[in-house]
Amino acid sequence: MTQDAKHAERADAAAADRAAWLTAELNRHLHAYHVLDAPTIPDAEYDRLFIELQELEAAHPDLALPDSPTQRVGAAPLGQFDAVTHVVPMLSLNNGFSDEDIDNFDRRVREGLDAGQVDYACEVKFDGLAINLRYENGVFVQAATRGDGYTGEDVSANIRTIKSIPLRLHGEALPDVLEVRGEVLMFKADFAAMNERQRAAGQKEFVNPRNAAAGALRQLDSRITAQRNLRFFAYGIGELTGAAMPDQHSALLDWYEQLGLPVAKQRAVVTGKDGLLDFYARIGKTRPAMPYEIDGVVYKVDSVADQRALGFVSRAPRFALAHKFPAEEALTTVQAIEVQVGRTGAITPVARLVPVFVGGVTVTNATLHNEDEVRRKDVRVGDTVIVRRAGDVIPEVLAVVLDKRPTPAPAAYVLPDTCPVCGSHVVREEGEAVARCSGGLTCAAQRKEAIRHFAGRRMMDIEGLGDRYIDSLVEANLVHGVADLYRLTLDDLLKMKSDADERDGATPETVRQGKVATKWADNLLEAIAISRKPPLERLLFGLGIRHVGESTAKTLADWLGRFELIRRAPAALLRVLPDIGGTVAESIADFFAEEKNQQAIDALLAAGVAPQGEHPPKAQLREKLDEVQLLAAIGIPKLTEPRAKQLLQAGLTLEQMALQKIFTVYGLPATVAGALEEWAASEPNRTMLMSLSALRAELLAQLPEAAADEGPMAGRTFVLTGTLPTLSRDAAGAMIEAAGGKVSGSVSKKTSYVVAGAEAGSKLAKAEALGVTILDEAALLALLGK
DNA sequence: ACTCCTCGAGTTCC
DNA sequence: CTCGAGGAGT
Repeated sequence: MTQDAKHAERADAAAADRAAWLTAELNRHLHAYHVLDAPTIPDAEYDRLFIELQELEAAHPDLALPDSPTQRVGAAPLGQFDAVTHVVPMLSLNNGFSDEDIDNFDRRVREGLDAGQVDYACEVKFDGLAINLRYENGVFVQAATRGDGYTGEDVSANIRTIKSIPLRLHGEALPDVLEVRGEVLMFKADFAAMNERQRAAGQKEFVNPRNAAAGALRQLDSRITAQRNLRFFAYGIGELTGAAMPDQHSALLDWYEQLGLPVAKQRAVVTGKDGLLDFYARIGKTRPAMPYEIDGVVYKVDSVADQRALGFVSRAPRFALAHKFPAEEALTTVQAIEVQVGRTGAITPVARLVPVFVGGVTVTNATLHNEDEVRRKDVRVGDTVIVRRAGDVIPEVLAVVLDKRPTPAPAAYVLPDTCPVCGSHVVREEGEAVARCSGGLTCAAQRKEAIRHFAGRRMMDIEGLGDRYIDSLVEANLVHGVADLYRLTLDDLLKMKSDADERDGATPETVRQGKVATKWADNLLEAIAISRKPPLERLLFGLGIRHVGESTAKTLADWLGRFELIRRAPAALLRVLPDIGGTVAESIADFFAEEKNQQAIDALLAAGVAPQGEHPPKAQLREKLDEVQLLAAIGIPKLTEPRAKQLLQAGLTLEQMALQKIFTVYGLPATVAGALEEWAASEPNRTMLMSLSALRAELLAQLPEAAADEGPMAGRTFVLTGTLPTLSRDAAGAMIEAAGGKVSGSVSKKTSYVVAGAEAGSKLAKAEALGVTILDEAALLALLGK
């Protein structure tokens, strides 16, 4: 090595040392300033060191450390945010409002743990945005929004600009992976200052700190985020590997502080219900003086082992509760009460209000839900009402201020008895809360809603087909039903758009820009063309069958596999599928039996709409096709399952039943036989029975042969009981079936395993009595090799 | 028969 | 987000 090279190497080594020292030093000051609130050096000195580091890194780009504070100034804009799947889902909390709610929470916790008194970790509930920070070996690698709890967006570049978030955790022996959960928010003072700047620059002001923080976090250009002064507080944990989980939640927060993470100071460990209420009262008093907005406090069972024991109900933990402050209320006046017509014809009264600022937004409309609700609250046009944002989102009319009712008093509100859109009668079924327009698809409002539903993101996902265009297409008589969408031409769309623009008083520019309109129409046609190949369940959901949402549509698609079969299935067959009972089954069968719907579906298929992912019926359908079950599922009066069994064992088949008129010979009591004869006297009933029998045979022929013999769990039977900590019943069942195992409802000698969660009942006791192996969720996952 | 839970439907504002 | 209704478990 030459002298020069040696010299250069020494210089590089010195530069590297200096960069490392500067990084550590600057991070120390950042932490002292932003987390501990105790500045250690003057700002000017900080800036000097910062610039030195910046210059050093500019000269030697390879020296930049992953936790260098120069990473925080923001990076060039992103095209979009990447999706991030949360390893541990980010769940929401149950809410409590009254002392009674808190009492119930504490009682349930004590009952669940079989304990006399429970210690709780209490903290404030920030009004911000939940974020997951991922650290690998102590280095910040990724930040993601909550999203729907299972999948969020990667906002790492924006989060990096938050100075109170350490890019490297403090201390030794750091976990391999640590996911810190917490809240990103904006201080009230920073919000006010920012709006001041926005105003001065003639730009849009934000309505509240939460929206401002959300806006800053969603910036594709993180250099803008860097100017917004966001803050972060840690309060929870996601994935953790390579380190032990602390025994208490309070200890976790202490650990976070040692790691250099910001944790809110207002926290305490209290005992029992009285401790919770004390904490709530104390925080309520200091709330106005806090630098940030909070909307309540959060209680968590302090012991982590107890938290695990309590587990989860659906999407919320049983061991935690958010105790919300009362929602802000405001007074305003009812200008009018109008009604809306929904997709199912539901007539919903809506109060048009004099705009009022409440709970951080301006409210102009509030739903009155239904006739009974209006009557109960006695809301009348001209009334002064108290409004609030229920659950912080949906405006609600709390009550009428009767003292302020004008004189003479306006008339009590009466729901119209004809549909305001189509004039059909409004009917209200016995025992139902909603009134409905009887016009069905002849009602323009329902047609529009049906099309809007069909085109929606979770159904056929036709991008660019918004409300405005649906209105225009229906009003221009171009589209009467969903099938018409597939017959639209470029000319149709262009004509419709120019009419619509004219009607809406569009500016001359838009009218002149024929090219823009053509592009829009091309895109829409393209989107419609793409939607010709929807997954089967999406098509089913999109049809808008009453009681068939995302989940039921999936059940139908999974079990029966082919659209043709689903269309023809009688209610009795649908009824044997999981989560489908009499009402839902009838609703589906009635929909497909309706002449108009038949035509609409045929038109869709003729237009080239072809459901994707069709497959043979699910193998497990074989058991469901048991004749006894099917016969009982028809719901013939007095024909219970044992009686059905009796009939079939006596040698009667479904086909014979359709022809048979005398049932006394099968040894049934006279009343049952009589009811049967009466039922079988009806021609439609017999026809239904014939088609049920035929379809059953067809399905059996299509079933895959003995698929259950495959997979590691083949031949083993599982029973699920209680609530598992993270998996839903269905998810666990699906995993077992995917591995070739069978899930059954009741425990017997033949049961291989019982999977028990929290609050397991008699099944667990029976399993213990029979000596069946009992698994918890972790053991199940281990067994399945997950 | 009763209770708990999930799903569907409707709604507001940015 | 909330409500009601349907479904399933006890």
